[in-house]
Amino acid sequence: MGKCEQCIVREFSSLKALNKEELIRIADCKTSFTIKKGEPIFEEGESVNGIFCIKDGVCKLSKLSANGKDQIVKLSKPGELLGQRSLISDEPANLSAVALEDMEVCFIPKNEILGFFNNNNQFSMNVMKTICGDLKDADDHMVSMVQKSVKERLAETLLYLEDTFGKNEDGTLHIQLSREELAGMIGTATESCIRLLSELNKTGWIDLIGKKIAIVDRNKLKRMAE
Amino acid sequence: MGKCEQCIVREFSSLKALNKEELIRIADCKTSFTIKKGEPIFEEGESVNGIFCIKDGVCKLSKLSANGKDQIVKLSKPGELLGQRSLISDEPANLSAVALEDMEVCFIPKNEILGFFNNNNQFSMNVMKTICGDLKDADDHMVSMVQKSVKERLAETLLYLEDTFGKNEDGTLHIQLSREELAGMIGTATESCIRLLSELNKTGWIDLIGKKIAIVDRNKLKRMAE
DNA sequence: CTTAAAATATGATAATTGTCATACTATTAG
DNA sequence: CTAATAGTATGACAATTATCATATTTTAAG
Repeated sequence: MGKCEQCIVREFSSLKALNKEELIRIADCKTSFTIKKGEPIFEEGESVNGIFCIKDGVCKLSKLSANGKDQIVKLSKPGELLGQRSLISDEPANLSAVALEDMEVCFIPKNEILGFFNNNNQFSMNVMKTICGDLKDADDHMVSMVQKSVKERLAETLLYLEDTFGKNEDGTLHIQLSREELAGMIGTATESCIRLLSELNKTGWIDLIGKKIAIVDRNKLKRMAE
Repeated sequence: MGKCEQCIVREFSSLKALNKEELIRIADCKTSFTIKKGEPIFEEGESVNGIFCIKDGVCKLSKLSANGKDQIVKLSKPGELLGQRSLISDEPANLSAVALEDMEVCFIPKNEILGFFNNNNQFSMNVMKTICGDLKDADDHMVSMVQKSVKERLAETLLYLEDTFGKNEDGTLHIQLSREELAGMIGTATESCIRLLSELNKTGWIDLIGKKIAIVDRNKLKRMAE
């Protein structure tokens, strides 16, 4: 079992407020997991009973809509915590978390975290700020999704993916999403997503290299996303 | 200046965790406002420097989208607090708050609230839970907005309005929204909203009495909203 | 290596929704 | 009371997007 003191990703999350003693305590009670690409960390409706800290890999947080489509609400990357909202609200998970690549995550039980809430004010404040940030993002995201066309949302999403997860040497997006998942992010039918991608490919603003996508003309995409 | 101790709406917000002494303190530093229908409480981008407690009346929280349309994100009613997120994130308001009817609100300055965060754990926890609830609602709302058709969103919204704000003796929705505002809630063009309303009127599922709307067949609407 | 299954791609078509024009109605200012 | 203005309503049309059908390509399984 690794020591949390030496874990770098901790520095990027609310956990950075924990002191040496507290870190030793969670190192002692945490459990580490390896999650294979495509596997769930937890599912919508499940009781989580703790929080997950992402050590490596990216996952999607999604929700099944009434018509059976999987809407991706957010992507989470190393350093981020999962399950904070459920823990505070004392409710089952509202979203499913599924690995988009092989992942390493640590699980810290609920009781331990609740202890920190009571004793470490800075930690509470960090968690609050994170959730407030998520709320702002969610509101902003909602307005974009509702008011923009599918084409604008696609452009916006491609730029977001490059900015957030970077690109490979060949210029393709580092994060690997299927066309169906990309459609799930922008909230459209898979066929529509594919169609718009080939359109962007023809105009030369992006490059389709097999299943991979490379952004060629950032500025054109930016203007398109408005 | 009214005494917060005797204010009933306080019981419905995070402020219910405050003790007698704390209530006297905010009664002393709070300011009360009357806001006329159509007037803003604060605007997107403005620094708020405190929180507003809604004593009476309903307001809309909205955000201007890139294409210049006003997307309504949430409606708030008596007992709810406004500006909590901005205060915690220490950021300007992300949304505009505009009165939908004549309102009475109290303003409590930032410093006072920050003091409670440090000294009253239950209060902090209440605020956190409220924000977590808002985050869940925002995620759920986003999925509905993206995955449902305009017609489904309209049905859903009408039911929400009746459930949340009640109806008058003649059966019309108590809350008064213009067609443009209703369109802003469901994220569509005003004309589309009007067209669907008259369609529902013709099928007899709702009644249009002047500008007012009455739900006639809840079940049909419910099935429509899916 | 071969076959089955899944993912990607494209066409045809229908349904949904937005936009612009215009008419009607209610509200407000003078 | 009357005119002006804002809000509501409807038609015509265009643009967007979903759906279904069907290739084509890639991946996985035997």
